[in-house]
Amino acid sequence: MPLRKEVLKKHGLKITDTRLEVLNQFYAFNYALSHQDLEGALSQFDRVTLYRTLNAFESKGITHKVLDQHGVAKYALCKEHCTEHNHHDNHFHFHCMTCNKTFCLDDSLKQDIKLPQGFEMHDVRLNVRGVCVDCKE
Amino acid sequence: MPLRKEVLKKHGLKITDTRLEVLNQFYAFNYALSHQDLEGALSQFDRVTLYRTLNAFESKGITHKVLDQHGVAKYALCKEHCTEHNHHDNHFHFHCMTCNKTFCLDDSLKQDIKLPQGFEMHDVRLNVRGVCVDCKE
DNA sequence: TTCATTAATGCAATAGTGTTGCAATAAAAA
DNA sequence: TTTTTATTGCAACACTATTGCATTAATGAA
Repeated sequence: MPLRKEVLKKHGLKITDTRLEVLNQFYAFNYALSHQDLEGALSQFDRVTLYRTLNAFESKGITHKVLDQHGVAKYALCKEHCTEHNHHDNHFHFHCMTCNKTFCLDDSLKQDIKLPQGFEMHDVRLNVRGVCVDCKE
Repeated sequence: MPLRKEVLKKHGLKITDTRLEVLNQFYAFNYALSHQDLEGALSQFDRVTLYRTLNAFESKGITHKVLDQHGVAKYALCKEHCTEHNHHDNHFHFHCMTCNKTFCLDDSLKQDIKLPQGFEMHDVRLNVRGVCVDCKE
């Protein structure tokens, strides 16, 4: 559980109330948070500020973004040593079809992908849809 | 190149100008089409009608939907025998980071996915991002 | 072919997610 | 403490997508 201020400093962000509180949210949940999640929990901050905080965290390598099954952006803490110019979040994501939560999985891809002639791969995203343990009653 | 009217009949849809023209678009391109693509090509139809046509095609199993790298819905013809109650489009998709086109790949997943205890898998979606052959100049 | 039924269409309005511009404010450096 | 620079809040806007409803068109039966 790292000091919130240190996290911000390490990634070159100024220390502000918004950022500290948003960071707290990320440490408090084991699933990826959407803007809507944050807006609900932190109604004292403007919605635009929250969007900008999420963008700042992502571009500085504090969080990574994953689109859920409806195309909505969610963010989760990077586990590894991601920085502004080097994101490496190659793990899978799980989207619960019932509660709509998105979880990071530890698994990553071992299979080779065959592309058509001349196509160039940049990265691969694997998303599993299903029902999470809490929703499986 | 199946008869457009037969395709609609087979999937239990009434034959209308909109549907025939939209179907033509899908047969004319080798990449997935968005609502915006159709609106540009078929400006004689109302935008809501095009949305409803896309939804009808998807729910009847004529096309499948894939969200692109920005979360925007794109649709492509189902190659196999998809029906209203049985979609089986387990192939990968390729999203070009330059032209933003989405292509269906023939490849499908061979690897086992490890889920946390109690999680239940429904389906897996693998999306490759990169640069397509036309954009790689 | 015509009529009756049922579904599709067009238009207006609305919802949800996300961004931009700008003035006011706060954080960090000098 | 002052100066510099970045962040915040507000308003407005952009884009994707859906809903309600009256009108119109497609299909099946007479």
